[in-house]
This record gives sequence, C-alpha cells and structure tokens, in this order.
Amino acid sequence: MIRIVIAEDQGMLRGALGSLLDFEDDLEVIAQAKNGEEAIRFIQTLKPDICLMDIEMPLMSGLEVAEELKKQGVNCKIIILTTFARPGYFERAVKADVHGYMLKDGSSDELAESIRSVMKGKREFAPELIFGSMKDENPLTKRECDVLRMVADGKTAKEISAILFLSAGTVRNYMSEIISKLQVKNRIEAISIAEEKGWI
Amino acid sequence: MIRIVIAEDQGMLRGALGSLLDFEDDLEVIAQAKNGEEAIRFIQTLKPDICLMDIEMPLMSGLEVAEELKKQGVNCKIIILTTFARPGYFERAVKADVHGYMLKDGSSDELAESIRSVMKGKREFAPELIFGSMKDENPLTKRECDVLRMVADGKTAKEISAILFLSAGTVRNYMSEIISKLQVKNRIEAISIAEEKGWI
DNA sequence: TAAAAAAAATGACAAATGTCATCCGAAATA
DNA sequence: TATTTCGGATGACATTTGTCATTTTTTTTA
Repeated sequence: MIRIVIAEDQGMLRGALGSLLDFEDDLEVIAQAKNGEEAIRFIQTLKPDICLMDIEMPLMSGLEVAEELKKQGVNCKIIILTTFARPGYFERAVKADVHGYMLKDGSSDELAESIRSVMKGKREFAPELIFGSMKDENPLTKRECDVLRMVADGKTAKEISAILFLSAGTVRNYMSEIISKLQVKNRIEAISIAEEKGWI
Repeated sequence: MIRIVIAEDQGMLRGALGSLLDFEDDLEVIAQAKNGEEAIRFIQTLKPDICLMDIEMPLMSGLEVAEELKKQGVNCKIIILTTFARPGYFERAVKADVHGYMLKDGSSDELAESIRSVMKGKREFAPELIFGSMKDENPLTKRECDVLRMVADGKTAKEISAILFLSAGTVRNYMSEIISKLQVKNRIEAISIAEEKGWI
C-alpha cells in the first residue's frame, strides 16, 4: 500500500484528489495538509512514501518545504503538483531532489500512474518541462532578485536602499540592469516576467 | 437527473470533479469545457440545467461567458466556482444573475448539495462573500480602470495617451487620482490592490 | 597565480512619473 | 430649473525612476 500525504491549500482539489486516489486499490491517502507547515508536520510524523506537494501555499511554499525536508534528510518522495510551468520553480524543485514535477492539467488517473512510477524508482517530470522556455536560466543575480522582489512588493528605491544599506543610486542601477537583462521597458513588465518565470 | 456542464481550465480539477459529481445518483456531468469559448458552445448546444463556471479561463473569462449568456437569454443556471473572493468578480457575477458563487476551498460534497439547492430555486453564495471586504465598492471610475489596466500591462503613459487619444498629462493625472483613491504610494501597489479586488 | 570578467556599488544627468491648480461639460441634487 | 458636485481633461512644476560612466571588490578563467 503506497502511503500518501497531499499538501494542497485549495480544499476542493485536495478533497477530490484524496477521494479519487483512495479509490485505487494500492494507494492510501493518510493525511491532507492545507499549508506548508502542516505538510512538514504530517510528513515528519506520519512518514508517508509519497507527498503530493502544491507550490503556492500559505505559511510556507511547497518548494521551501521540499528544501527543508532535503536538509533534514527526510526519506519521503516528493512529487510537485502545480499549476505553474515556471523555470524558476522547476530549477528549485530539481535542486531539492524532488521525484516528480507534475502540472495540474493532467488527470487523476495519470497522477496515480506517476505515483506508482515514482515508487518504482523513476522520476516523473511532465514532458513539457523539459523543452522550450522551461530551461530558461535566470539571468538575474541574487542581489537583483532581492531588489526586484522588494519593488514588486511596492517598496520605493528609497525604502529599499534603507533596508539593504545601499545608496538609492545603487538600487536604481540594479533596477536599470534588471530592465535591460529582461529586455523590457519598465519595472512593471520586469516584475511580470520574473513572476511568470518563477524567478521571484 | 440534474444535467451539468463543468467549465474549468485546470484539467485535474475538471476531471476529478466530473468523476465525483457523476458518482452522485441524481447528477450527470454531460460535458467538460476547458475554456470560455467551449463553455459557451456546450451550454448553447447541450442546454444543461447547471453550469459550474470557473472565472479565470483562456479565451473568455467565466464572467464574460455569464454576461454573454444573460444577454442571449439562455436558461441555464450558472454557479461560479472560483479560487478568488474578489468583490469586483462578485459584483460582476451578481449583475450577470448567476445562481451561485462558490469558492474552491469547500468540498465536492458541499458543491453537490449547492447544486441541488440551486435546482430547487435557491441562490447559493458562499457565506464569506456577504461580509467584510467582499462588499468593497470599486472607488475607481471606468476611465481610471481603463488606464490602470493598461499600466498593469506594462504600457507607459505616452503609449496610453496615444491609445486613448488623451494627453500624457491627463494619463498621469488619472494615475495620480488612482493612487490617491486606493491610498497607496505608487502604481505597483495600486495594480496589486485593484487585481486582488477584481477591479481590473 | 595572474589576468579577465562579473558583480556590487555610486552619483550626475536625462526621462518619466506624480502632484497640483485649473477649466469645462455632464450628472446629481435641491 | 438652477446650483452643486463629479468626471474628464490639461500643463507646469516637483519628485522619482532609469541611464550612463565610473570605481572597487569578488569571482571566474586561463
């Protein structure tokens, strides 16, 4: 019996998947977490074989959970199940040694098959992740990402310079460099692209 | 037998809900649409009793579909099923005479009960929609929304002035008014709040 | 290990945004 | 119907953002 924890903040999908996967003879959903912290707690205490992990969840993202569990050497195979085919998310997931990265546009039957596959030692990555724009490398440095994230939060260059102990000119220069690297014409487009790619 | 069309771009939820609702003795899922245009087409040809309608879908949003079907006098009860408790979405849905507005954090059992309720002539609105910030009235005029939407798309004041046949000063003044009404300190926060509220 | 490249950092200047005072026409109110 | 208020619109001025040239430090490469 493959023991599964589901980590998904959206109750309807969580419940529906829980029911459908439980119908399978060889699968057992032993817990359902609605945020990242519950996910960590259930995985630590119940020690499931598999965790189906959403990414964008309250309290702690699925990627943060995966990174934390890898750091703790927890022996649970994580399959990311997300809406977003974002290179930044994918790269981070791969670095966290997840066993799968599935998109939510497949069926629950396909998901069940992927779970069985992963239990047999395979890695299940949705085919469309391997090609095209999913391989986009993040062109921004860590500092640039830090700055863009704060701009995306609505902070002014003045505020950001105070937080990072930089001059306002430096912060403006970072923004200018970001705009140039992403080949956009202003900060709003820069934020949009970086979020779509999962780089911030 | 209550005949249901499901309109949901996310395949896994669409399939899972389709299966679970079909298990109910008195419910029959007769079609599943993955975008707004399919939804319109299926509703027009199959004439279901109920349509479960997501909002954010490709080609045509669920709200646009509902508005179009109201305009055509189509006799199908629409139940909005969305992730977002946004006053702008809610107001628009109510104006389109939908029969329900449910959030995706409930269970499929609760959803089935709501469908039965709606068939008996009731309106099903998630309780949390009636209170608090869901009643926030959009403080922006139509013109201000037009301008903010284009700013959110990354357009400059210069571009917007060309598109709307206004002077750049006028566009800047609209932005300034928007920033003041929403009580934020810049356009990025203005975009954020307006999107969260479903006003743009 | 040394040289080259990249990242981090800065401030002057140009360009864009945001504020403010103002005017006109439409809509709302008395 | 007249008056008041609001929305739409404009441009001058103040403030902020974005560009550019530059320097220093760190990282990468030969």
